Amino acid sequence: MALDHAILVSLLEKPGSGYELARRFERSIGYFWTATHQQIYRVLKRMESDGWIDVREVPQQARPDKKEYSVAAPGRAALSAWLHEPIEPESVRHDLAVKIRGAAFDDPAALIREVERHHRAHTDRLAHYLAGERRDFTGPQAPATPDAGQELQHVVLRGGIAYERMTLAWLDDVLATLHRLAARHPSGPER
Amino acid sequence: MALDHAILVSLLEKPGSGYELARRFERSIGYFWTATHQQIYRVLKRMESDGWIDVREVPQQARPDKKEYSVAAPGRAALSAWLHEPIEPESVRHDLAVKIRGAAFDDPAALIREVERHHRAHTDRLAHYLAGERRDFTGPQAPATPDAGQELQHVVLRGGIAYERMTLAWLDDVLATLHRLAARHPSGPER
DNA sequence: CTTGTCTATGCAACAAGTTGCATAGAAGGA
DNA sequence: TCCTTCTATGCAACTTGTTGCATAGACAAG
Repeated sequence: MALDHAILVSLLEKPGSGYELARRFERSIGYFWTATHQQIYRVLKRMESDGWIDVREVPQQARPDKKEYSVAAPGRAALSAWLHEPIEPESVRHDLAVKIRGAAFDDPAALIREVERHHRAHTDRLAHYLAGERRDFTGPQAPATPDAGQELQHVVLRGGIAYERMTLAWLDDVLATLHRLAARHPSGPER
Repeated sequence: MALDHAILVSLLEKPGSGYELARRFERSIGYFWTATHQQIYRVLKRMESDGWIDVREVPQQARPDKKEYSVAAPGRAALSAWLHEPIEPESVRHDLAVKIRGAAFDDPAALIREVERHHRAHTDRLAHYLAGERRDFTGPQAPATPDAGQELQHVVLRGGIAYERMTLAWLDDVLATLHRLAARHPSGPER
């Protein structure tokens, strides 16, 4: 279960509250791991009762108080143990591919708008990643000599960028295929 | 829940038993959706009791009898309804990326073997996909004028191939980064 | 002045996925 | 002969992930 470990890594990079973690998962961490705030609060609670993380109540004015979590020694040990054990290469779950193969039994042309929508979403993500890369790694504000942590964050971000570019190229391929099929059978399903 | 729909698509492409479906999920369908046999049997049972699929007992000699499932009209209608409603762009869960960012708090060099292992696994997958592509789409045995179903299966397979190639290139990038960091700090963690 | 958004945390119920185990006959190798 | 593998189906327990809802003060827009 890697959500625990993703949270530990994020807290090591910078301590924070459940709410802040949820926002990181929407942004920077979101390009390799997703989690909702309910999941995060539940895991934080469990890790706290297991002594993996420490809590500090932080009173705030003009907004609710928060609990700031940071990694304790046992949490760090657990993360280290996980880092040293092998994991399975990730398995994919791609709904859109199911839809594309399913379109053979429906109307391929009806999928065009859906694929275009995904294309736009991935274009936006790519732009977001590239902006983050310029801000943190390649722009004028970036550190001249990045440390190991920054190098590793950058290589993960490059992975996200490569993924989005690959996906956009593939979606172009999918759209071309769907247009070809729509031209072949002007309307209606195949079989 | 797209496992239902993935199974329906597979059964429309060719009726089969739970066991056969499990094998398809290990092979061709596996590059965009994974499922274990337990999951598949459970879903088949539910879809049968909902009238989405029909069963036919097939006696066999020299091996256990099997239940062959095929899609019934309500199942086809359910699939069609799903095909026409929009879905969210997929969310990623990449354990290896968590490990890479976590390596900043451990020993980056210790990750090299793990990344190499993943590289080999993805090389194997790519070879497997390419063999499938030659066999079904680009080789001498391939149909001269593929129908819509084959065109769509091919474009999904091209997506799998593109994904593996992208991943291999990224893993090379990761390895180069880890070697650079290992050379910088000959041994031990960063912080 | 009401509605909506942002910060902040959390419960409860449900759906989906994982892991371990069980059965059982046939075929093939040590 | 025993052990393993392949075909074939399934239960039970457990862990994860999702969805809906609840609370609550501050602030901004209409």
